[in-house]
Amino acid sequence: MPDDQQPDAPDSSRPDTARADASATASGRARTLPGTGVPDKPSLEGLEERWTGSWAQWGTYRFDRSRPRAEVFSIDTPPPTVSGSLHVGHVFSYTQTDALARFQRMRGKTVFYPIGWDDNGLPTERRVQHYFGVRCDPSVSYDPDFSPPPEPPGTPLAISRPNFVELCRRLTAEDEGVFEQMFRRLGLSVDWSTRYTTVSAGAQRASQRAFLRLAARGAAYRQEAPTLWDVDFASSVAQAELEDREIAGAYHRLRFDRSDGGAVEIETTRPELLAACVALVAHPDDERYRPLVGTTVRTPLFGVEVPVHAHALADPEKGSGIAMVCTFGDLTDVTWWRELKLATRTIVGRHGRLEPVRFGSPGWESADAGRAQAHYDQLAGLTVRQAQRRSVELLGESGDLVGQPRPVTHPVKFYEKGERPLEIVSSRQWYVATVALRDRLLELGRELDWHPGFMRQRYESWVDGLTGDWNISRQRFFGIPFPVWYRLDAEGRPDEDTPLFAAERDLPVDPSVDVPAGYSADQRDAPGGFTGDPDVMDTWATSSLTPQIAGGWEEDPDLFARVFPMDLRPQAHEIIRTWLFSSVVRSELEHGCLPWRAAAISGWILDPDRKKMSKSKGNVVVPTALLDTHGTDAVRYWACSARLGVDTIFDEQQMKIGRRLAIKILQATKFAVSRLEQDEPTGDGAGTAAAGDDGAAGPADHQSGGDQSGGDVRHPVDAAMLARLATVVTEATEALDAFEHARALERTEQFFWSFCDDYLELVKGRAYGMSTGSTSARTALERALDVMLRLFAPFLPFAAEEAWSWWHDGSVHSAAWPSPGELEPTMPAPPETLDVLGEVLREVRRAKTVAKRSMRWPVERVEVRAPARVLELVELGRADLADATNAAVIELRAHDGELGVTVELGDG
RNA sequence: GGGCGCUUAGCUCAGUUGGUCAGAGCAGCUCGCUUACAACGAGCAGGUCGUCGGUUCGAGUCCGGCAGCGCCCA
Repeated sequence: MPDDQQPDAPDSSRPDTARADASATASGRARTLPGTGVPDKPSLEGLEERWTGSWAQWGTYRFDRSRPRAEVFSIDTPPPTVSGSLHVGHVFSYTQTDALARFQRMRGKTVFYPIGWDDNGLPTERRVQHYFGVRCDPSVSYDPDFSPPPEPPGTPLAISRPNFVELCRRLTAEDEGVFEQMFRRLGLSVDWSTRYTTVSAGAQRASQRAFLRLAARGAAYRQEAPTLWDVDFASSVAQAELEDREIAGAYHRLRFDRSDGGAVEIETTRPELLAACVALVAHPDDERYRPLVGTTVRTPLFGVEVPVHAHALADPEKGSGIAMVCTFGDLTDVTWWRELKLATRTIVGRHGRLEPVRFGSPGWESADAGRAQAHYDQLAGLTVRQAQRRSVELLGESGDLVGQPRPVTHPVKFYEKGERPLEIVSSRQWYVATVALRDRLLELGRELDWHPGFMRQRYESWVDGLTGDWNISRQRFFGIPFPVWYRLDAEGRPDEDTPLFAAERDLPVDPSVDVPAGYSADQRDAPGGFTGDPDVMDTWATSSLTPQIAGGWEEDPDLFARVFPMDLRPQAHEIIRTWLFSSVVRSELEHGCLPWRAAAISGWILDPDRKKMSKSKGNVVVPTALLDTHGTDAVRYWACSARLGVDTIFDEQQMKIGRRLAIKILQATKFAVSRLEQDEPTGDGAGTAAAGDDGAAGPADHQSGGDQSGGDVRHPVDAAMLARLATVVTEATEALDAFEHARALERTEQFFWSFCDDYLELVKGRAYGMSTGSTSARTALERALDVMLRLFAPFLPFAAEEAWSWWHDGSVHSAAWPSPGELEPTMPAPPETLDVLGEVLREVRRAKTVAKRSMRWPVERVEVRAPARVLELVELGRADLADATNAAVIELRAHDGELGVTVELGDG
């Protein structure tokens, strides 16, 4: 976002925590081997600082907006909720995405990889309240000189909405700094010059513009309706924000009088809502109650006449089989109320207390209004809980409570961030039409390329289960306001039905500050004047537009055309019903298409008890300590080892393995590159044994891919190794194309270890020497490492970059992704050669280990028995084998059967 | 209640279209300072692939039932 743009400078302010090596040069580089760029003692310490700085300086990850759409890979990065806890789950999923981004970049795409911060919404408000000890009171007027108390006071300080929003912005700015530092340290290759926040002016314009367009088409509308309501937050919440929790309650059996003089008993867990009862319902097939349907009964305590209806949703098995419908006890009540066109008698207010009502007035008719009022007056003003207790007492006294309450545990709807069961109140909210889109949304869900594929089920079951349109209004303070005002009539009553909308060119607007066209500021809240819409948008109403916000929708059409629809939406699975779903809705409504081609759904990090890590559970692992202990590459290795969509148990052991791998990469490269130097033209005649060996295998720039295929590889063992590596390149490429980063890493790693354990040991002797075979070995080593570093680069960017820098200019992350073509052998060499040689090598090692000898211990004689076809392969590496095992004689004996090896150790 | 996923060595996990697929790493045990690597390396041992049944010449691999765990939805 232009308005958030910041200079992208290398972070030089951070103290260098790298080892204080007395020999370190001014640039922070350690002492190197003579005549080479290879450090004497390669180390992971300090790599993060060094390379993070260089990448920023070089602009390695900058998006090139001059490239056409076909050469762009665009990512709809999840903006983390900055006021939430920063934990190892972030590291996990963001690293997986980064690996894909780096792969695409190396494949030649320019990667649009923006970063955003979600500072909208309740989490921020809540954190500000706790952090500063304040609460927002819209009736307080703005204090320009306000500063928060140094210590949070015991009772929260009421402050104005603008002051509150200022504090929100101040705190989120701090939080964003913490996230940015961590993400940079993690080596995320995001383009730090394209960052946005969900409360920025750009995001506000996008949200308000999108809203205005929906409203103009009627796809967004305002309606008075029963609304899920959190009494503590005093705000409505959406279906997507619900969760069921099992809580303890009790069935209360209540007696209703029938008009024929008899009685009917119902069971309810919410006797406090009796005054809000508007009907009874039984299942149409339920013989017990069929005679009652169509008649009326009279409520206990209040003597209100209510009808008895039949409805399929009534469960004959539940309680007495006939239910009391209240406005509103739960979502089923809403359904009954709507479908059976029942009366409305709401009693629960927005703060969760029973509101006063007047029995005998219209809508509250009673057979005995005085008695009803006397009862109700004992409930009015009480909380729902208190009212329940009192109601039970009253029902007991009147004799309408049958038996004792029967304890049950039942699922109750909660706001996912809330602490008390939701109430349903009638209120006026803005809605986005989603239900009418259901079929199209399902179609889009099938169009999207899901990784893993089964995650689509979550989307489908959510879309299938939509019960109503999407409520996007929230009665909160820190969020994006609706660009809407209402006219006030002569009595000061708002005209809710014909809102005044802002013009797109004026966005963003804040209706509590800005004035609608044709009005002046002094008409605010005055009769005949106007009033601003007091609500803000649901956080998802903004987050659902991240592709549009980051892509410069309507503000930078050139950019937008190059990045939208995006290539990838990475995200976690629990927000499929919110973020993914709402993004699809918005894109469909605005653009008529999916917002991205593919979705990569990451799993969760579980603690050792297989519980999801979350702040509330107190089992969160903070990533900074992990990065300190193991290093970034090690932590990234752990993250990249897990497949998409798979919940993974947090395991620090994996990081140790990753660290070992990173060190090994440095060590192996050090060996290869320092051998390489022997081929440098030094004028000592070293190259005489290798005619035409003029050092062409020296520093080479692979920006345009390998162009030196097989130049000096003339030894079959070397050629076989490169042939095997070519298949690894193919596999890794296919895996990454299919978003299978873990497989790509695993294949590469597996090859690398066998390369180190077997190949390196086999050719070590040759690599040290000065012969044609030596040049071949050194060339093959160089070429293999050159390819492997590029294969590792997406996963272990720091170690790969460090090792790469020893004999390349430029970043490995700008280098071309390897292709099997650049490893095309110049001579035929069966790839199985290495497997066979490795097998023999292991047999000799085993013999030495069993004899408790060192690996250098001399061997008198090795006898290899195998079919002739296999022996041919052994023959290819016979000299290397002798060298690596320190064997005097290697005999090959043809033999039909398994490979057999006999080892006779020397005397030492 | 409907759906999805998982169940492979003590632990964490690989095992693409059924045919050396019974694997890796860690932990354990035994060795070894070898000029890339001792914050390392080499080697050993470890599982009737949850369970029952089916398809097949052949099943961790496909199908069905069951059990346990986790999640999504109602």
